[in-house]
Amino acid sequence: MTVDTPEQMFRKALHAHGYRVTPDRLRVFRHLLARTQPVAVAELAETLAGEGTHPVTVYRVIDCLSDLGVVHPVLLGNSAVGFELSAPFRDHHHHLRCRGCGRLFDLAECELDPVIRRIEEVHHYRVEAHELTLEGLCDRCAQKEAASAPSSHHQA
Amino acid sequence: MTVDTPEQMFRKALHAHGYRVTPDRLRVFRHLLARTQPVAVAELAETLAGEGTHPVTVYRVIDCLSDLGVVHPVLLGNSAVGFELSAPFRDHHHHLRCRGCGRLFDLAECELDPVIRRIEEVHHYRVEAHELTLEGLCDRCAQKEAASAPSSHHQA
DNA sequence: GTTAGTGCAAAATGTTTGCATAATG
DNA sequence: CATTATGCAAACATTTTGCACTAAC
Repeated sequence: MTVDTPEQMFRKALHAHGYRVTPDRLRVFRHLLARTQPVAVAELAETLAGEGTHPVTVYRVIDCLSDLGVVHPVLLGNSAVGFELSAPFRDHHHHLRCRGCGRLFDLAECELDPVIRRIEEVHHYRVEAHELTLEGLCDRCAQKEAASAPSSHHQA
Repeated sequence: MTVDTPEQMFRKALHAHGYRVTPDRLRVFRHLLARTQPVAVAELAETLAGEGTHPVTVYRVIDCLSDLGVVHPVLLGNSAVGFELSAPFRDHHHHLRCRGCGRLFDLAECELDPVIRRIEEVHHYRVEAHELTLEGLCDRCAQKEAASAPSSHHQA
């Protein structure tokens, strides 16, 4: 057997939950697949309006994808929320939000499994997903700040 | 010297940033201090309206507190955002959101420092704060689900 | 053919802004 | 007393809803 493409997996996920495969849902999915950054729904609605998807439909499709677990919410800079694809549609990753330039960086590595397994044991929780967001300075902004300020303090 | 009370620290933080100490700001701060869970601004506005703080003022006060770093945003269940006090007004902690009952649990322990230090080294980032949210089942809901479903799969 | 999804218009909700008044430092 | 914060009203943006129509299965 060959591996399913993301879109095939998406179609199966829709079927599995009794949702129908529609052009609008595919369009939203493909758009998210092509994006590297999380999108606010309002922005997504505005963008896709140009491609023929009604804004109201975008809201409904995002609800659908949330229900499927195909997307998950992420805190954007201004305490707004955006959405991005979840695993396995998108590699599991975390974020660093830079206080300097405001950009959101992806962190590919994730070494939280031992930490999470410990939490599960201590609390008898079952952890199915997790999200880590770091706030601080990206490499470039950290350099700038180091150049202007002589000494700096650390706190994580 | 004695240790400042949270409110004294808050007053100093206001001063330090050129903000004035006002009854409304104190009221919002005290309310947050008394709460155990993050609040959506709209809910906070509604609640404090009963205590004489105008809703519009609540929005402005939250902006102020965000600017000070006294509060930070947290993703609530329905992909809405809430705010809660940051350290040192509130002990550093993380959250587990339960898929079963929808409640948000605090996780007192945090063993992320080594993980974060590694990320800082690899990327040359400077990490100043971090937030971890787990999604899964609380102990009670995990038991219920274990009772109804024979075998279960794990994924973090 | 049955049921679910979409478009539209409109309502409900949430948030921001401009300006006059009140209060802080 | 100079400046910032608040209240109010209104603008603005965002999200939800009801219903007729269309499309998926």
